[in-house]
Amino acid sequence: MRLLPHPATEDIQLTEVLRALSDPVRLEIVVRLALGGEMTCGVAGDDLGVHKSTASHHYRALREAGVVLTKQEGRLKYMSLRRDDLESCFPGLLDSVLSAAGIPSAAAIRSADLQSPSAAAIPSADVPARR
Amino acid sequence: MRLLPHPATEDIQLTEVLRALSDPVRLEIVVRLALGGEMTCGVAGDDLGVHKSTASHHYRALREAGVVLTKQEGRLKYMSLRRDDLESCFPGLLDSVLSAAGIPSAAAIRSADLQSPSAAAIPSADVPARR
DNA sequence: CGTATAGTTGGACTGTTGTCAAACAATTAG
DNA sequence: CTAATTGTTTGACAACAGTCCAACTATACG
Repeated sequence: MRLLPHPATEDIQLTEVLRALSDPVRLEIVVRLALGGEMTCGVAGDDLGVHKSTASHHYRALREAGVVLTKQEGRLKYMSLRRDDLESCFPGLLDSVLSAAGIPSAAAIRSADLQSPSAAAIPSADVPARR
Repeated sequence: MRLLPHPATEDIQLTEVLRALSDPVRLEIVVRLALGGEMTCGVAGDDLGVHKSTASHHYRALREAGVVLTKQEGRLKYMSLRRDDLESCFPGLLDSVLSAAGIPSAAAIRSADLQSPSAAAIPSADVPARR
């Protein structure tokens, strides 16, 4: 399992995070990650209406802004929101964005996320079997 | 006193607000408005390190995104944050951005703002005499 | 009226962004 | 080894963004 290069928590810049979240495609990816927890790029980018290479650029933008964490496992790459890092840098920001993006209760989802696999909202978004 | 064209509250788009806030110059303007309340473009754009026409473009970007409200009075234009509109569209978002931008307590400032002129933080940022 | 003030507009320039397509790389499965 | 799968990289391209400068508009002041 390899971790891709990411900015350190203290290097995450507010304007870059806002910039990353200001694209509809990227925001949708972030919403999916918020709802479904860790998932592969393939799942996160399914049916986004853009070419897979475009989606790949968006993954990188999100990673370089410090919004998501990406780790490679075999031939799959798993993305997850850097919730705690973002919360420590910009308290409340991610939750308010997610809630503004239509997620019922960001806090509730987060706690549910930690308790059980949950995934009820998205078809194949459960934490994959890891083979 | 004339009001410039603005998007209606219900037409404010999350991604456009995030986009507007993702530029350092615009974010600085927003921070000034948050600290100083309503102020002229001249005051809001003082010492930003960009040409006045550049600042003017940023004013427009903020206005068109629904972040600020601009009204003309004589030859001056007064800008103010659309706090209530943003709060009703995206609860908590502006406050978390402002607090992430280094404003001590966004909520405290807002309430102080409503009680007294309170310009303590910025030199000439008090609500102007309106002549 | 003429001049100063406050801000906008348009052009030009440079750099960035979002997109697709095609080729590529890395891993896994047969 | 060969095929398929997963995602990245590169190139091309059009659109957009941020900036400055110069000219302009509109209001107010003398």
